Amino acid sequence: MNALLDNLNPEQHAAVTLPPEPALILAGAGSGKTRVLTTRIAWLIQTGQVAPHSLLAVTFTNKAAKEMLTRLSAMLPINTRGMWVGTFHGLCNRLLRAHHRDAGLPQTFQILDSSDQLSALKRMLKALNIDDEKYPPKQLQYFINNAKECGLRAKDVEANDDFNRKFVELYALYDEQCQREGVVDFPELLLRCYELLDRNQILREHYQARFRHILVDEFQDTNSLQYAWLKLLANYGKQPTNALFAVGDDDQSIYAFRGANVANMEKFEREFRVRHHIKLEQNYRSHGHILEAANTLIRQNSRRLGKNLWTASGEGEPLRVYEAPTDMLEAQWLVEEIKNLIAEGYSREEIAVLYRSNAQSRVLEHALFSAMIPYKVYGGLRFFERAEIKHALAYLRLIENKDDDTAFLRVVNFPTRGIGARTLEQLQDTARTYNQSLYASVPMIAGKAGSNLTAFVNLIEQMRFAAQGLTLPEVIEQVIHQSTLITHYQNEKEGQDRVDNLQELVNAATAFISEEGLAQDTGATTSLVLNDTSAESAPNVAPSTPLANFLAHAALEAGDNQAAEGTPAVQLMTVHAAKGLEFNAVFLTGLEEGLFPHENSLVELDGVEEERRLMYVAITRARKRLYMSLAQSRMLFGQTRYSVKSRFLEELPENTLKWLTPKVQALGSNWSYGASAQSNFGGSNGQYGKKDRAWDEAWDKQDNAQTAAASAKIRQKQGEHASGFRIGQAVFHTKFGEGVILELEGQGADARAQIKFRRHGNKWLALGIAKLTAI
DNA sequence: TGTACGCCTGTTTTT
DNA sequence: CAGGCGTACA
Repeated sequence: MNALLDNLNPEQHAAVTLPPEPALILAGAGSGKTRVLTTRIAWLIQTGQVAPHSLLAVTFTNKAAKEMLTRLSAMLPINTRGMWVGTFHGLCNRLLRAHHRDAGLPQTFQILDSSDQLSALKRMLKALNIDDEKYPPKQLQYFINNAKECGLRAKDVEANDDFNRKFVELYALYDEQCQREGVVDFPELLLRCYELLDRNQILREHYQARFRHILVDEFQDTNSLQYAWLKLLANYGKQPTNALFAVGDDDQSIYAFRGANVANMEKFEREFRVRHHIKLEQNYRSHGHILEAANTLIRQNSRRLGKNLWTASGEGEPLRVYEAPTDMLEAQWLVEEIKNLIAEGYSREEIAVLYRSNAQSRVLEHALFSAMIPYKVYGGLRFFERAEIKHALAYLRLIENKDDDTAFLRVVNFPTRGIGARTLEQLQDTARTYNQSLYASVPMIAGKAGSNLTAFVNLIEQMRFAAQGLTLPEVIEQVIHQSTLITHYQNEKEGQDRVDNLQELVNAATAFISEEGLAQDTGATTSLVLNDTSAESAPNVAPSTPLANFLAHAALEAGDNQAAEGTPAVQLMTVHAAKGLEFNAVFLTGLEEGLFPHENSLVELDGVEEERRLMYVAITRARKRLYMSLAQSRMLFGQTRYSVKSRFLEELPENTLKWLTPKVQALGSNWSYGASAQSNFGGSNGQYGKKDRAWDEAWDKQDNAQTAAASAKIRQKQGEHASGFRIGQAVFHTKFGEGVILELEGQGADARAQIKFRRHGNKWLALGIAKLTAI
């Protein structure tokens, strides 16, 4: 028999060997989802049903794509390089590069990441003299991306009021600006690629004929545009339909807030008339109690596709629950337990500390630091997002594409070369008048300002010239020196890290070149489209340069959040970041109402259900041991907040839990030991910085007086305002939509409310004037 | 051109 | 409380 299929359970086996027809695999947490996906690919190839380049596999993250390729090459003796395995964005980029002319893009189009996009929008609003208080750039960005993710161009968006009409108008102008500059934002990669295939029959039919098998990971996370894209490639509606093999778990859909649409699973079943449904319900990860708790919890959600995980391993240990009086004591308890775990033989990297929001990590870090337990926090700035790296990349982008105004503005005066705000204003005016890029407008500026600008342009030209015949790492080396970026940071007090990072960029380029197997020469002559052109039988395939590929790589894969480090460390991260990972021991902290479920979710449509799925994801990360904890009071935004335990704790079956503290009712009757909530983390070892001491002091201030005051405030806030509204109430406004009342003040005609609107931010509105309805 | 101060905000995040 | 951002000023 086929060795690939050894050791698969019956459902996994069935999924792997399904006939080439649409299929939906409902894969529970820890049920071997990635294994099924990769084994199916290997099986399809090995049995000769599909050639490696005729198969498309899509994931959401680069990490998942890499994992798939690694496993694949371990299963099959094939070169995975030419395979179409990647993220939606990565694959779309590849198609757009190959067919840039048909897509209406310059060969050298650059990719804007979210922050580049935001600065492009700010720049546009400024140029148009638009009040960014009235039309906040962030909101505009959200509006545009949202529209694009629904597959809508500006002309397709319906606007019912002046505000939205303005946004639509700005959306159109923004797209024009991007086109002029030869740049493409993230959602544009997808939309542009969709439109390319939709409009170009020859290309569409070529790729439809080619990708007989399309496999999608984390299908529950797809948005509308991604679904439409898949539908197009699967040749939906015609015969024959390509085999779309979708793997997902509706219970792990935790990204609705960024446009993911779980309904795509049902839509897929319906529209593709899916006949093959397979549920992977055997969990190979967690012990029985952990799984039982997760199952019981998720059963509270309505509208599930329905699935119940089971395990062949025993019940295991109960879930330990701890209720601490304060967040500091919660952290301290956690440290003690971690010490015990380590003493029991758990290694540090097998212990994860999870929390709902990043702000919670501070107090935990502080406690771990004091106890000298090595830890690593995930999240935060990533390599390619660092300012110095973005500066270096901006020079490279200008070498590649002179019209990239975002890159131009980023470095035209960095390091400073006497080009001030008024010069740039003048330049931007000229550019607008002649409808051309800033770079192209430089020769039209006269005087001293003009000569400074010319010097900058000459520098770029010189770099471009020198780049010919150099390898990519050599080009970068040249750029960071000639631009004087290196010298600039060397002269800065705290600049050494940045200098190191710039050097690291050169290394990253070297690694990139060898990984991709790209030609060593940056010349735009014969180098390859990512990997093999030989298999690219598509019409009009354009070549691409290593520099272009590297820049795309930098934008599409921002790199690790934190540099790798030697010592094994306890892992700290948000629950979102933990998705897809597993640990022997997991601490799930901050299980308080308002924090988890997050208070903002309470007023969102299906918000609590998404939070519950998040809790489900959190629980199912644990293999052997799960701790859950909460704090009755917590320092948040410089204020002490008091909360009751999370409803999710109440939803877990009592028989799976072991309370380490007496089960109490929290706030009020039991608040007697708050006074003893003193910090004993004081800066004893002298290693703390200013910040640490400030925290200590802040914490030490907690006392009964504050407790009483805060409790009173909570009671007052919960009371009803004379207007009939109350804090925390969900309201609807005809113009701003849904929101929540944050503050209420004044009486009668002066009564005002501060409302946090979902789409329009915080606003103070006069209750006598604004038409607010309670919802 | 750089710094200082004051205001505001404060979930989750990949590409 | 604290970091980010934007304006005002030297």
